Amino acid sequence: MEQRAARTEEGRRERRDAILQAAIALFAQRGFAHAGISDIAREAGVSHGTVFLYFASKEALFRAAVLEPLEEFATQSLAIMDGEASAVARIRRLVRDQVREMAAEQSYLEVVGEARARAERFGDLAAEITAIIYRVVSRLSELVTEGMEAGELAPGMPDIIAASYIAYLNGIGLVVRNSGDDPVWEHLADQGLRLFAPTKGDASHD
Amino acid sequence: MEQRAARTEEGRRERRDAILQAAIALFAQRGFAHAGISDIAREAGVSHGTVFLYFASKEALFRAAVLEPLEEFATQSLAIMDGEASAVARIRRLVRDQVREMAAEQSYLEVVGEARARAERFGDLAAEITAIIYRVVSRLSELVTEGMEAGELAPGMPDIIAASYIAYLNGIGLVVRNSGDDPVWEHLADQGLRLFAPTKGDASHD
Amino acid sequence: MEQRAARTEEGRRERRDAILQAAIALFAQRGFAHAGISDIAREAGVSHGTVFLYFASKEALFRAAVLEPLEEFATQSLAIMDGEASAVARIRRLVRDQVREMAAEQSYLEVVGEARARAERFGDLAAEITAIIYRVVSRLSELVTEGMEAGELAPGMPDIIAASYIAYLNGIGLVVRNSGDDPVWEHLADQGLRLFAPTKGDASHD
Amino acid sequence: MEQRAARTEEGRRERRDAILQAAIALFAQRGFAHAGISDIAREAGVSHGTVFLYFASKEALFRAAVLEPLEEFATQSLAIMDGEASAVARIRRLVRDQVREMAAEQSYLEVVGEARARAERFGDLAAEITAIIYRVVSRLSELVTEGMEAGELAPGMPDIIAASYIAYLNGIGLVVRNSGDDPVWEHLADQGLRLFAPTKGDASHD
DNA sequence: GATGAATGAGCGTTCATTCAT
DNA sequence: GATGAATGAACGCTCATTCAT
Repeated sequence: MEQRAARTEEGRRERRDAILQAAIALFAQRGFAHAGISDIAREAGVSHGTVFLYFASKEALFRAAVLEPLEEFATQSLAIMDGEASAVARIRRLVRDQVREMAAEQSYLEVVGEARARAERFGDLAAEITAIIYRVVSRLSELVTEGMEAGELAPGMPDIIAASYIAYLNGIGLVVRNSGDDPVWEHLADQGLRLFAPTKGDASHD
Repeated sequence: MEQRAARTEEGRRERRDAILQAAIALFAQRGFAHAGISDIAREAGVSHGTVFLYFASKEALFRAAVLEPLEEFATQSLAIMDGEASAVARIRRLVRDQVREMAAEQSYLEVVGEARARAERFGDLAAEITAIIYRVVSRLSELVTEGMEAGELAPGMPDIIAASYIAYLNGIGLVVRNSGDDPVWEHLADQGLRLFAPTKGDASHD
Repeated sequence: MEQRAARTEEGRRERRDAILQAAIALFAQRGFAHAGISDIAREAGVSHGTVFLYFASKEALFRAAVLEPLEEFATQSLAIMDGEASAVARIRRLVRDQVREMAAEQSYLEVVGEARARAERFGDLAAEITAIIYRVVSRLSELVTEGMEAGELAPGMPDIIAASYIAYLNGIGLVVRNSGDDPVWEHLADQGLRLFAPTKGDASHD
Repeated sequence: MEQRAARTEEGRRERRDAILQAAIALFAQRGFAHAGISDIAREAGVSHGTVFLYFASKEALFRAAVLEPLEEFATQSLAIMDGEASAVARIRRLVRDQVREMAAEQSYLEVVGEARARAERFGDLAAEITAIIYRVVSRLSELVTEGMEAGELAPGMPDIIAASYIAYLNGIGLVVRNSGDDPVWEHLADQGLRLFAPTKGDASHD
């Protein structure tokens, strides 16, 4: 019954985005299998037939829902790590930024989690996620090395440290569950920092 | 065509266990929705009808797959924390134990993850999981307080520390992905310990 | 592979009706449990999925298959009884009409029979049927009273007479079994009339 | 756990009977499809496996549940009709007997009804039932002829009259539904008699 | 002979996907 | 381009039947 929009290139993009956002929300809430294309369509304000005009299949939609935000997240993280401050300062910013993000976007995290976990089913997708994360971890590892060399971080194994931090980040969603506006995330960010063992104490809040 | 066994009480338990283990593996690998009862049955070496002899429904099977190991895990963790050593020594043991366990049982972790994430669908179950975990976190928080009072841990907020550790533990599965016999978990345990900020340095390996 | 039709309101009704007719035929022939949705769908010329587009569940389909014709039947019967002729003339018309109908729709009768018989399973439905029939029996009872007062019917107990007639009507299906075009039903109608004991003899065939 | 009984021939018969009675009750209550072998077994106090020691299949059990009482009923009816009283007196006794029986055994009637209705599924069985009933109807028809010749019944078509009576008998179950100890059945018997149009008025209650 | 654990065919229902409108 | 009616594969679950004990 609504047939405006999507006449222009921009209209198309808006519609595509609406579908993608609805998909992320529902995939997170109910998981891939239980999030119906019809539900997503309704949430996005289109008919379920329309979804297939924008995405070839449910799986393609899932892939887009996972990869597009992840790429943005990676880009942002890399930008922070490529900044100009001292290694430890950049790590601090990174941790704060990411922890806040994870605390806020628990649901998106779920979607990625599902994609990674079901490697058997979402084969390529899981590999692509791993590749993107690897780029971030890898850069983080360099930064840690840098920090150790500068004496800003206690000596240790950079790869392990980076990995442990990623593990921590991933678990954040589970402990902040619905805490709303509490600034718990700030304390959690401080805790995250401990994994890097900065030599000057925990004081952060730059 | 095979229908021996399970005439004895022990036979029953074995069969039930086989199904439960198969269920954990497949729920982890494919998620609740995509793990078919038939697949689970095949994996367990029984017919799909047999599964319903031991579990009333797929949901009941899922519930058992989640709760039974979790309860065992909680019991074990509480036992360690109620030990006689110093607070920090008990925390060390706990961390090593749990990290090793999580590294080994990545797939089980996935199952719990799904149950918690889809609270809308697995309502009661998610609440029960939270309750069990709460018992552990709560006790851990006390132990941390004790450690701080004894000067074995740097001062801080016990609840936050306990929560951050749980978050970390939860993410472990994602970073060890099938690494098999590597003793990476030992390094990860050391990292986990950092979240508690023990005052005497990282050396653990009791 | 066929998917025309039903774009219009009328198309919808036709399709719905085709399914309903197929359902009545098969429910009668095989009973609720053994009439598969797929069989009904095939008989109606649609895929089994389509059935669920028109009826929420097998039970809903059964309910509609029972109640819709029954309501029509009741309406028609009440119209005859509210006519202007003498009481006995109206009863005659009613009996002829209903006996003919029952002789023709034996299979529909089976469906109602099953619904009434399995009250434990089709609780509400059985009650609704009883209510509809009660409306008819009740009106018939009044009409019988009227006929007795006018001396057109031998004296007796109106309720019992009405009930006995309903019992008779219900059994019709069993004795005409597929006799096709025989005018047996006319003789059976005359027999039915005897239950009312009209004072002027059996001659009917108005 | 109970393994007594059935050691003797008599034990066998008792067990067989218990199963048969339970089967009739449940087939009537829930229909062939929904009456589970296990329910019947439980009701009869045996294990479901045992049912198959006495009846080759569910269908065989159903057949026995239908035919055995029916044969007894036919035998009894024929005995009444072969009695020594006048034709009309014998008809009166028959009607009273059968109406009382039907009012009491509504549930058994259901089972026969199902068997007859689903001729497609219970092919032979439906035919056998028809044959048994035919013997009764046929004899009744002779009796009616006899009554007419003796001037005890108004002239008419004996076959139609007999058939209409059977139809009536069959519907009885539906109108007495759970009325318990009311003597409604006596009035219904009087009504049934009207189908035969006895020349001396309705007074029955011999 | 009696039991009940095990089996697997069969069915109701959901939902991604197609395509006529 | 957008819609939603139609399709049919897939899956959870039930239950008659078998057979080792």
